[in-house]
Amino acid sequence: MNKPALSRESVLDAALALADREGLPAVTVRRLAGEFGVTPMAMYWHFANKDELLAAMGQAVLFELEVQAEASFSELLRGLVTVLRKHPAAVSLVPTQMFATSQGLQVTERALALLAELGFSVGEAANIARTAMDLCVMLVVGEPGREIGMDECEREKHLAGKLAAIRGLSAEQYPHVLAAAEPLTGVGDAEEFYRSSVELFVAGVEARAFALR
Amino acid sequence: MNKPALSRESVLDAALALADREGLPAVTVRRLAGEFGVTPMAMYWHFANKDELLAAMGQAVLFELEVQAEASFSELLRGLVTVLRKHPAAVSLVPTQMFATSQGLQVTERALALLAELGFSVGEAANIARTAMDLCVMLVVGEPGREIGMDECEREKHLAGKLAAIRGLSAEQYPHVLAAAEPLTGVGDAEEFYRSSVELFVAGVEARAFALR
DNA sequence: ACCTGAACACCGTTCAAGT
DNA sequence: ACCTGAACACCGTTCAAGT
Repeated sequence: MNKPALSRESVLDAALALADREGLPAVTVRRLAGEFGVTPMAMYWHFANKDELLAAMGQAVLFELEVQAEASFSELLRGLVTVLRKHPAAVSLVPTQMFATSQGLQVTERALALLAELGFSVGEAANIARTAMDLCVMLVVGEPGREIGMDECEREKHLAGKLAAIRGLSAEQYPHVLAAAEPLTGVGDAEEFYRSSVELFVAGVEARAFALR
Repeated sequence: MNKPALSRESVLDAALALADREGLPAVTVRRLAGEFGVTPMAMYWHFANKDELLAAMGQAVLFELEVQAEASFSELLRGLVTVLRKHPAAVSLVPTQMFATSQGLQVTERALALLAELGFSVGEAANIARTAMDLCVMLVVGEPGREIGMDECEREKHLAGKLAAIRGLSAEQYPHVLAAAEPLTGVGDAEEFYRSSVELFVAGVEARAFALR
């Protein structure tokens, strides 16, 4: 439990780590101050207020993103997903910071360029690019069976409860839901889940582009 | 400002209305109690705690959903979107309540049935159905230019600021972003945005199903 | 069955003051 | 430049008590 010096960067690191450990609601001005052995008000030298802290956390997540100039659409999205998955609890802070960070602007730029090549209008391309990036966020935030802020044991109980609830359903009314109980409550292979979800979206984009001709 | 009697239902209505007016963070046990001219602790008779209140709000949103037995995949998603848009501020509470409500189970059941008909395995269908429903949530939550909890004037300023920020970007580095400044910051026609986003996803599902043969 | 009162341990934030 | 201290207006929640 070594305490690095208080600075914008060290606070941001601590905030992301805390979020990943105990969930975003655990990220509190007072709590962070406590971790640094410092008064809550010390934070207000480094951040105007908590909103600025949260915004900076969203930007910090995006900071690790590397956008290849020649990346394909699915490479772009997979790269984004990979970065987002490193800080699952902070991912919900990312969408608002997309245009506030050079990495976010770079993915957007590349995505728009690819969509223009495919023949989409500026407006269509903008909508698709936005939706694509929000999709990545959503996949990570909503990854089945990855509710954060609980330890392994607690999570298992929670998951077992959800499974049991579905198992108790009427087989006449919800046959498919019952048959899909496990894959609905927990994701089997996370890599496969992300890969195929991204591919599905890209397939839609390509099908739509083809229909434009 | 008439005060209906305090009850689970009336509290829920007030909570949804308050969320839509001022945003989800404004929904507070004490604030709601105040609206009913009652002590904060009175709430704890009707709800075990705030989490239960929020869960019930998510279910209440889903409550208005009507699932046609013969609905197509895109009809299903459009129906969901339509219901979600009625309470934009509470939409983020919906995903966890999908299997806790008969309406949520019905959309899921119908979606899984359609996906099975298209030839997807149980696991694939489950992933796609989940993603589809999360997509609907995400479209509403992330609708460009619809930041909630601010009045018309405030929203306009906020939007103008975002536009100005993009306009200040380097034209060499981000030509496509600059060209798409308006459609990226605000959605032109909301109906068109939702319709085409859903169609895009469905196109992906169909393209993928076709590839399975 | 339904609500109140007092109390507790938390929040974010301001403002003046210290070094 | 960077942090503290005291204070304010908020949170959710418990627990015993009232009607």
